[in-house]
Amino acid sequence: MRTRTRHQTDPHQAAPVGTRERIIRAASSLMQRQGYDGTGIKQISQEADATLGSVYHFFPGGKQELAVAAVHRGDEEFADLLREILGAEPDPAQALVDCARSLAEGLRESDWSDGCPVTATALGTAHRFPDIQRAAADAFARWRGLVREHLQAAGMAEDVAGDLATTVISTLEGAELAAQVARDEKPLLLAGRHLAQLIHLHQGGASTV
Amino acid sequence: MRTRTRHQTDPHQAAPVGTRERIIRAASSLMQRQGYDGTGIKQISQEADATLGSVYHFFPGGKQELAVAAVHRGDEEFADLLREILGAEPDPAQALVDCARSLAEGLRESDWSDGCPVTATALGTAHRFPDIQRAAADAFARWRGLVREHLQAAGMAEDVAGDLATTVISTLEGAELAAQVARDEKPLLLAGRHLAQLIHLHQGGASTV
DNA sequence: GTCTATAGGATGATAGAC
DNA sequence: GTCTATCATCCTATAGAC
Repeated sequence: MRTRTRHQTDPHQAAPVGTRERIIRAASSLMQRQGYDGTGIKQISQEADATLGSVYHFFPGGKQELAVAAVHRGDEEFADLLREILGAEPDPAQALVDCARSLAEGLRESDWSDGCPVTATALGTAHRFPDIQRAAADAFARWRGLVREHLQAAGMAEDVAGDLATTVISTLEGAELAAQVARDEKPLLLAGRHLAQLIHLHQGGASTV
Repeated sequence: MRTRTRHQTDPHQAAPVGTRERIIRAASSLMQRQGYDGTGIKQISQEADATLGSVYHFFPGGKQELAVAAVHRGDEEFADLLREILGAEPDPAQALVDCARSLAEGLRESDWSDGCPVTATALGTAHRFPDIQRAAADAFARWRGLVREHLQAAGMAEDVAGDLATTVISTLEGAELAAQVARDEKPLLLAGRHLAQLIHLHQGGASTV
């Protein structure tokens, strides 16, 4: 067994964070705002308080490998947010309203600059770097799975829930994009409300239009 | 009055196209696939069969001004597509199904590389270059307006139609993104179907679930 | 593991002849 | 309007000392 001084993959920032972790966080954060090509490795190393040598020590694959790690991190972060919100609200319709509101808050608090980390990194690189495309596809699939499970838990059939979950992720993603571009949270709030109506419709309940 | 030899802004490529027009097309096409930072001016000039001097002659503002022109072009192109599809199908629900299918075809035919031109160019640059952000916001607003008008023409109240149109654009945008990342047209086809259901719900008609 | 220095190439933009 | 040459800067990645 190692000495394990740190590196225990603490859930959120406990005192000292390993260099590798800091690099991943910096890469994910910067690529979320500036995209893959808009983010330099030098900038990442500075933001992470690491030297260029350390970056290439932990990520010999260079920028491409860093981007894959950043996408994975974004994947996990949004999955955690989804689990937290869905876990707190058994009614899937209301849970999606909460989810949209949460995304809107994050956007507004960052002055409309922190959108979906996966999208920003994968857009424009997907067809050049298959690894990044695959990581992004995995992220979308995982999020879809979380939503599908929640819909099934509320009594929906698997195939219907799966189809709806796909559209839920698409709509949240697109609404976050629209909100970011318009610098206005309205698209996200409307998306939450309309998704809730769509869920109600498929639950066979009375609609709340 | 000028001699107007060409430059009549021909709807689609009629024989000789002006240099300025070729540059805009190249910029729009390349940034659609590679984003703003992933596209070089030299690459644009080569794709446009123009010299670097010509590019800076027509666009003294450099890359930023080129990006604004590219976003405007993408705006117009998608607006034309929307007008064409909505004009051919009076039923808004069916029109949206057609629209989603059309987007899916474009994606598949380009091997999942030609997504939304506006999104790819604006994402990651919006908070750095206000001009680009504004052009992208204008595009989204225009598309939303076209959908809203079509919903109103089908008898829907203005405020309801406006809210729905916002979500329609968000969902189409997000589904195109999801389809691109997954290299699968399913997210778009499901989005079309679900949007149609949402429209039906707000028309008070019997749902076709 | 960390650091500095640097190679080798691409970038946005400009100058000035034609 | 078009072209070529070039500047100054930035980039990814590597080498090698510590």
